[in-house]
Amino acid sequence: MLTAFYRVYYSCNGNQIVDNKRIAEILAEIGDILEVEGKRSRFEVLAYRKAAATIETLQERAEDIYRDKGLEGLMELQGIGKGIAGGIAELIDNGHMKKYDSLKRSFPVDFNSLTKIQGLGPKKVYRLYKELGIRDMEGLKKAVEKHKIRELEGFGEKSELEIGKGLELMERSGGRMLLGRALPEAEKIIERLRSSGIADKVELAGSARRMRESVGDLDILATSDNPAKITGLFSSLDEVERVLLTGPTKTTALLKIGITCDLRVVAPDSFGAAMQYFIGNKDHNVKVREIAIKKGYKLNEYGLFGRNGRIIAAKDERDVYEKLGMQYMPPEMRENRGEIELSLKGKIPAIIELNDIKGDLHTHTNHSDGTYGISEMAEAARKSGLEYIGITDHTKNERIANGMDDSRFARHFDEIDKVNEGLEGMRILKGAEIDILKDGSLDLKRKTLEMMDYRLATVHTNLKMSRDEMTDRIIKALSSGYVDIFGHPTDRLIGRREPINMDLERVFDAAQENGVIMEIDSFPDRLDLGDENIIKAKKHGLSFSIDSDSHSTDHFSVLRYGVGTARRGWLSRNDVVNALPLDKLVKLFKSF
DNA sequence: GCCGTTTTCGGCCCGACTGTTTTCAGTCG
Repeated sequence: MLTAFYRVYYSCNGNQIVDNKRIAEILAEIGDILEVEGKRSRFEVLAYRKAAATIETLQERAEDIYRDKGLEGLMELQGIGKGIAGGIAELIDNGHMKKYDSLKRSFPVDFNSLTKIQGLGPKKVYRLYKELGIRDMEGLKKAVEKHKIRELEGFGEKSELEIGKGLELMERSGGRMLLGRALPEAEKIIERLRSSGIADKVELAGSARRMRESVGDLDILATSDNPAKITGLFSSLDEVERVLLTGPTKTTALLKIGITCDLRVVAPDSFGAAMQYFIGNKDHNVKVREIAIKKGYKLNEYGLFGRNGRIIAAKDERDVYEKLGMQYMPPEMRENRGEIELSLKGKIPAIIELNDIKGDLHTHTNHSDGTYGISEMAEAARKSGLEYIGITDHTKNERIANGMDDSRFARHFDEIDKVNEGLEGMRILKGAEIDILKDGSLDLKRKTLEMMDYRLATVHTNLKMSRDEMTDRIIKALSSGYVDIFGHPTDRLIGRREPINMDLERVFDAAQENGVIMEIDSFPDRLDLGDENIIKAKKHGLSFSIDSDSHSTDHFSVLRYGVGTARRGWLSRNDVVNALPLDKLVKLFKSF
């Protein structure tokens, strides 16, 4: 029975692989069990949860870190010290962690799934287990259907109904939602609230404001002297399925798209403090509040207060940070990844903005799997404010995407030349999204590669190779002298496909040696490279290209997600090649 | 259990809302 608690995979070379998700689940579950046991300090519980959160958002595999740098490597991670690092190592080495096994023997309950349900935390889950024997979602569902839960002391009929609805929602959405789906919905709601004229200010907050690739909920902040009115309007919006809870300052609604949305209303005088409070992630906020305490202040969503309760700053967010001796920083940076230390020193970098993007180096036409022709794509790009695009249709290995062979590419380039002749205020570059084949060779002849202005290479097939084979395959391609940009480098699909297994450090080194630019693919389910890997790649001295991977004329709008991700990776305009004007950009490409 | 421009020991953020309560624990962000 016990082994069933682990999802242990075996890679091609026979080594065990425990993925980050499972490690995070185990750490979180240890936290939950320690909490209900009540024998340890609540800070130990917090420590496990914090470590779980770190592993869950990690873009590199913990196993790779451990294999490359040992325990020390794990201990460099936020909130992971000797003890937890040892536990993770145990898990990777043996597929088991003694501490977890023994806790789980006493509490054979699926805390991870059950606590995901709105309103159920570890303590209630424990009581459901203790009194009704509920161990998992299936058991909970049955108990709800048989109305067992309302009989429990402290639960009641309303709790049972809420749990039932929570179960339903979990089955429908499964938790997080891509930013690319959630953000436009949030913007619609914000627009409605703003145009009503009831609110003073309405702003997006939370993880969507920080442009996280996926979000668990949406947070909207409004200032108004009449909270009831704005809350009422929010509750009645078409986008709202039903209101989950509502009070004088906070209302939570389930949206029809299957995600919850919080509306917080504060007085106009508290706007800045509330923005500070609701935008940063948890760790960022905890640290900022600790800085406040050290200065003898108290910081909450209503303001920064002195010892006597006197207001020091509240209306203006910048002012709140500055009164704490900190430099203001953009929302995308507020993740406690070192920005607080930089801020205290006044060294927050100027990061890239959407307006800085001058062109797009990854687009498709109907010559392969795009929907529109060359001139239509160019025109759409011009309308989006771009000055140039590179067209990068697929190569023949991508049969399913109507990939082109060498002779088709020759005709394709002729056509681009013709379209270019008639264009004003827009220039089309000749490129291709070239498959890196299984053996690391490129899917076109040299002659064809040399006809292009630049070359973007990607991995699409044979994704399940061993780490070493995959790393060698990619390095061979990047070192060929024919790759200018490495497209969607990890080939992950957020929530659907894991990143390919490769040694990113070695790949980054090879890219640096061969002058290969890293792509940030802006498509909402890719965002590849992701924020953490961008930070790493930048440390290797690499440059980036933020591309749309457009397959249609309306896809240029996704560039905002790529730019958001780049901002989360602290990139400046100088790090991004397509922030350059065309004449400077083309000098970076290989010439033959 | 983690962490360190006040510390290797002694700290560890803060408030809102709900249900089932008679003053609060649990949950959430």
